[in-house]
Amino acid sequence: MTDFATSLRTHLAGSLRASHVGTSVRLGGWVHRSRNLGGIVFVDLRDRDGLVQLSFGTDWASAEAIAAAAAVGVESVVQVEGTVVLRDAATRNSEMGTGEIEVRATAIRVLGPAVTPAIPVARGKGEKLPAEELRLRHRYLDLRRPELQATLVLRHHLLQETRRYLAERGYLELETPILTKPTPEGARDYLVPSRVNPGEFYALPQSPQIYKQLFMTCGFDRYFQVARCFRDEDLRADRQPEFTQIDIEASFVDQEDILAMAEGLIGSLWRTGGQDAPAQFPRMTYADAMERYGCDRPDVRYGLEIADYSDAFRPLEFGITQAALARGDRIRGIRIPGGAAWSRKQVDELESLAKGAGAGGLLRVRKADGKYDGPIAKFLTPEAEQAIALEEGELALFVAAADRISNPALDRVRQECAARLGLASPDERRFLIVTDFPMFEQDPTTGALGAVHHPFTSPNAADMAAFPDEPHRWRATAYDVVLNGLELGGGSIRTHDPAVQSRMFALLGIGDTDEQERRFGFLLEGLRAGAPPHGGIAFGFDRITMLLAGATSLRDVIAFPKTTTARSLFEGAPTPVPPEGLAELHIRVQEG
RNA sequence: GGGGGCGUAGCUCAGUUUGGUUAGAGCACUCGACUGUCACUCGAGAGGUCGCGGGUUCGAGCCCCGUCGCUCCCGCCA
Repeated sequence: MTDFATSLRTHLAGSLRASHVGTSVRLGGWVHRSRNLGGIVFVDLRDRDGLVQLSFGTDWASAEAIAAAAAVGVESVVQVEGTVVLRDAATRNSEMGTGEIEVRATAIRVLGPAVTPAIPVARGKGEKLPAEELRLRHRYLDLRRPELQATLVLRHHLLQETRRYLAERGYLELETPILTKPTPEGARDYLVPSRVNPGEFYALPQSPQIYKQLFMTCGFDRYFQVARCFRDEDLRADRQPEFTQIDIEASFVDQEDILAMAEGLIGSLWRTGGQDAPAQFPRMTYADAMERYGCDRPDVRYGLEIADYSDAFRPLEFGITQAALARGDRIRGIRIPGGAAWSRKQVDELESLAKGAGAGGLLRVRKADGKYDGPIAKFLTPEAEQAIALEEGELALFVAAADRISNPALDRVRQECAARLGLASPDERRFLIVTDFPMFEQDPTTGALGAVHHPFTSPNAADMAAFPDEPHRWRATAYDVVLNGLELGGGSIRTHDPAVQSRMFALLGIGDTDEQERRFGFLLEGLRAGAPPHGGIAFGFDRITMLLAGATSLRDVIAFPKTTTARSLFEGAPTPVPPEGLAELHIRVQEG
């Protein structure tokens, strides 16, 4: 147990217990709240460990000390001397960790007087938090709240566990540059001008991807880093412009080696956060996930799986489905137990969600009182009813479209239905590993290929051999770790053959070898110099912390976060710089 | 880039529906009373550019237009 005693104090205030009764203590901390009853003054003293009640009574404290205690303002920093005493049974406070005792204070010294706080640190029961804008503006006060302190302490423990787990397994914590090379693909880069190289710019890293692969070519074999990453894209509640990844790479591995390590790491982090996790996570292929859930990171806490009803519709004289089937599309849908009771309006709301996701509409039929009912019921033959096979009280919703359309639409509808029916238990944790992502995605209009994961991912060797001229059919050796429909992290086995890597660049539209060398030469050179097979994974550390802290915003697990316009309200960044500063960097700001 | 929500005292919010005298409450703050409270209690007081700008009107916190900030979502982003 750490001893927090220093020259100025003997104990942490929040750590005092009945076992300290009789001890003379000197404490330092913040005035959380005080109660002045006239002849006796109570002060709740706060530090990182919690609260303790100080009492200033005439029987043990001087009139000066009592007056000083009565006068000190909340959030002031004080140093206090006194004795730990057991409280009378009637005055114990079971809501405080220190509630069995109090400190009979004999002296108080104000070390850091505080102006009246702009936002309250101590809140009454049921009192709401101040507006987030004010919490960010006055972050020096907001971070004093025990809830945020507990979150940052948890973040610390998760970081330490990450380091312990990986270091114990031979992973070396290696650092990579913050000033790096701009990368035109992927997210927008944050650029940093170079003073000594006029007109040239560094970029802040979107991830240390290439550097960690170079570590592998150098033989460092197992690497990890708690890496700060930067992406200049629009923000969300779960997206900050700078964020932290647990970045991992290893050599002489295949997918299973990485996934076994990832399962172990995630499990130990969840246990650190006070929650259990299974030793192994179920696997699901990307194709299976898309077919059954319409989504590459399905929430498998509930069913409502998508099924293919094309065969049931094929014989029907029903224009919409006939047209879809004639185009080669499918009729896919989900069945919702209890959904037959939903009103027309409620189902219309589902349809508008589906339309928002790109579908033309939802075909609906339900079974109530033993009969099929709804707009398309009259087209259903007895054979079709038998094929669809609804149970009493079920509602079925279909999308007649290409999978590219029906997947996102049915995913959205499925999630909303689960929310309505309360199917996703907040206490349940269903980890999942999704494998066999496609290597490329094809732009529906131009037909151009883009990397689903990133250009350094190794294609599935069997697919390359089987369809050498059909790269859009290749799967990648890429995988994601998913929890309850949220992506925790993802990775891949990389291409370590420079010729294959060069071909991948060409397939992605960078066919010119000079351009390849200019943009990715430092990777290709490393691969040509003798590279081992390697692969890795990266986890979103902020999101993991958010989940384990029970927070709903990344801003609550980052000490000094940015707003949705990428501003820091506390320190006030970004900010204009004087013309001299710009001139030195050879930069001119354009108006408008 | 687009759409929604919010903006009234230091903080949390009423008041805006249907424009009308001097804009209210709780907490915090200041002063006073109180010897066992723990959201102490009680009394008194101070505290307002109703985000900002413009417009309509005899009159605007309230209606209209614009704008700024925060936030949620789409696009974007692995």
